[in-house]
Amino acid sequence: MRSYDEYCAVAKSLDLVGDRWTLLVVRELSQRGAARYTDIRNGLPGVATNLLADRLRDLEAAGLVAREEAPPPVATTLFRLTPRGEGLRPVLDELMRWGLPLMVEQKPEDAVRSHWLAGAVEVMVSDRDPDGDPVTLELRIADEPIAIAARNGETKVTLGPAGDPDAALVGPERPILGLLFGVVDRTGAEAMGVTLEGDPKVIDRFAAEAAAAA
Amino acid sequence: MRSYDEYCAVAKSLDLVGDRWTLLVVRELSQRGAARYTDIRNGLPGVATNLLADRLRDLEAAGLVAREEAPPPVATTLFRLTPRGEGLRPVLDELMRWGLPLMVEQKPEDAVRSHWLAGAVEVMVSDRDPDGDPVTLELRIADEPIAIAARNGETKVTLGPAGDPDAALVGPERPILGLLFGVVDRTGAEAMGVTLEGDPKVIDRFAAEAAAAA
DNA sequence: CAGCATCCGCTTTGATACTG
DNA sequence: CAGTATCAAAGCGGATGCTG
Repeated sequence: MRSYDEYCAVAKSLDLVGDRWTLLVVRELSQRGAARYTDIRNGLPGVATNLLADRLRDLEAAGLVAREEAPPPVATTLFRLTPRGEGLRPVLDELMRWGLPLMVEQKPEDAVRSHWLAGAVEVMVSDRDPDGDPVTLELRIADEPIAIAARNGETKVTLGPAGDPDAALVGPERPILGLLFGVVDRTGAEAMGVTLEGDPKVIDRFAAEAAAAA
Repeated sequence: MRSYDEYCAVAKSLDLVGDRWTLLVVRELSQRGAARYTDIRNGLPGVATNLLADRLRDLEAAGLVAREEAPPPVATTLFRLTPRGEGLRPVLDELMRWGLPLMVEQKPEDAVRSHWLAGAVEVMVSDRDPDGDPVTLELRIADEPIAIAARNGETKVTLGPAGDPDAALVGPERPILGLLFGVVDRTGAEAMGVTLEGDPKVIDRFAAEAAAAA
């Protein structure tokens, strides 16, 4: 991208990460840690393969991404954020927070990946009963389940199946997120195809009070 | 901009503000409040006028900017962020924080505006002596002076001349920022063309301890 | 198969000129 | 002042081909 040629911190940031796809590449690496080219590509449906190669080169030149040759058994190139690249996490978090209300709209052509949703869940849910027993909720959603655990007022969101969850939500992602974020109640979510397995009270442990989603 | 077509909060945010120039338009409105087309343009040197018109239209359509017809004596169109647009402030702040280390480099072709620098100063300085008497420092810099006031541990950064400042820094912006941000000391800044008027102790009141600027 | 590079048509951007 | 009009150049998207 052509530089803005402004002596301004925001403009200089955008000189480095303002290109199309660039911040999404950072999002992928931030979520995945070390990742292969092909995995990154899978997390960015629609990206032209030459563009991804370009962006990775640019990010490497800017010192935000490092490439390492993994020895066998991996035997391939791994891409990883440098500490400076990790520093973009707060930017991504704020962008995500700001964009959450936009997720009430889901276009038919929107691709879905569980690891994208995990970030949204992470910033939105909290343990509403810190004194309660530890519980685990599994979301069976998109391409991979998401496990949400509450324990002593702390929540932990992880990709992959939860071992022996207390409850599970199965169905389309939009009403499941809507239920967790408090924009729809349980009967409403069920009407939209969500099935609850296990203990219904677990939902209330996580569900936020109605967030003002535009 | 073409949509990323991802059901992801970050991608949906970028669908709205990821276009070239868009976030800088928001930066201008965030800093200035209501502004005329010409003023915005002046804060975005190098923007093509048709692009600015496009961006303002897009932002209006997205509900982030409102346009109001001001009655005489202004008698012109004013652009202003909506509350939803103001919500991008944390995103801009984090981008600015992340970009601050990049300002150790200033290209000869970089344009400079005081209101860009004011934001950087605002996130960087703090009152290091909350029990001290109120003091005011003026930066005579770029196109407009910047006033920094400390009082009871609070700092306030405003555009425009300070009334009767206790000290003033005059000279090129890079070493002045470097001095305030702690990447260069006073003799170093003076060697780079900075002149100090008034009480030298005022500088220490604001100057951060050496920030780890890359 | 993973990790690109090349080619080509299309869209977006930049620079300048012009207008109500 | 607040834009629109025009056009060349750059960037992007999609397909395909190459290389270890």
